[in-house]
Amino acid sequence: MTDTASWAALLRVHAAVVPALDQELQSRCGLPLTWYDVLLELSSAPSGRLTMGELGQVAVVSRSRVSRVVGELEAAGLVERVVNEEDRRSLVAAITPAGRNRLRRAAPVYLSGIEREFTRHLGGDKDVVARALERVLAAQAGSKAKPGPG
Amino acid sequence: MTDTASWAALLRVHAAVVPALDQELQSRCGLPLTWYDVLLELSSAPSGRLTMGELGQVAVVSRSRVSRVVGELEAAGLVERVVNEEDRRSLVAAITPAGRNRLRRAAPVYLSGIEREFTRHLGGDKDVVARALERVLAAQAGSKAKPGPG
DNA sequence: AAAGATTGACTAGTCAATCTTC
DNA sequence: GAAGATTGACTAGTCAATCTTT
Repeated sequence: MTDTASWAALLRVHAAVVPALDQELQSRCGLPLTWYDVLLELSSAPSGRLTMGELGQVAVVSRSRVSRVVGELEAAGLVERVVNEEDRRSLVAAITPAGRNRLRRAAPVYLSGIEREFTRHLGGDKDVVARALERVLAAQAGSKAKPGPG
Repeated sequence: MTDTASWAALLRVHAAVVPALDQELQSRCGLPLTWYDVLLELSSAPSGRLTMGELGQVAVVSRSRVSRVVGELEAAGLVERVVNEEDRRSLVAAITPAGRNRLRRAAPVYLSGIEREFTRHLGGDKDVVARALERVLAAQAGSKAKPGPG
């Protein structure tokens, strides 16, 4: 087991599984993974709304991509975008009932895809893997917030 | 720990770490991650040469992308592309001395980046994570090779 | 003048059509 | 006619310039 085996495996798993799930979601639910990502974050936010900036923080899709994706979702009637009355510089994206519906229909497809293509094969190591990867994220977040003495 | 925590964490780690390593490699060595990927596979092949198809199999970068990347590498003098005498339909890409040199200079930068951004945080779970992710890959490869009875 | 957000222009990556060899 | 590979046309994603509000 070399030093980079875990990293190489992560890259390959991502390259193999993401396109598979994306295609399945798209063909069976008419929903690309980026839409799912954004709708899920909105639906799990209290009252189903977040500013574009907040959405960029929590979603996997990058901040720079969020404007485009929300634009697409708005055109599809799954999200509404309104000015934030607390700070009129910013906009809040709010999931619509149609958006919640679409997400609800897509969820089982995505979840079972994740299980079939990924989680199932982790077996008893699932939680160890999750916690280990979350430590990587915590370190990233920390180094961004405060690039202090390394 | 939900059922999808490990998957969500993998997506986020990828989204955070890949751009960081790519930028570092590019700014310090003038080498995008895709170039590194291809050069590494060629350099570790016996005699430093693979057909384009083989390269598409082993590299992380997709088969459809390989032609473009090898074209760029050839223009930069890091790879040569010659017809395969055993089967004149196919081309073999061969890493040049300049390519090996560039890879040799980039390797420590990439390896230390992986350690700093990723492996370090896995701690004692490093090998468990590697083996778990490799099981996912093995399953993928299997289901592609023979999509038989599930 | 700084923060939030969008948009036009650019780069990376994919897909289908094509070309050559088997 | 199928396999290996490239390429033009398209889609996804990024970056810098811009606009509005604070």
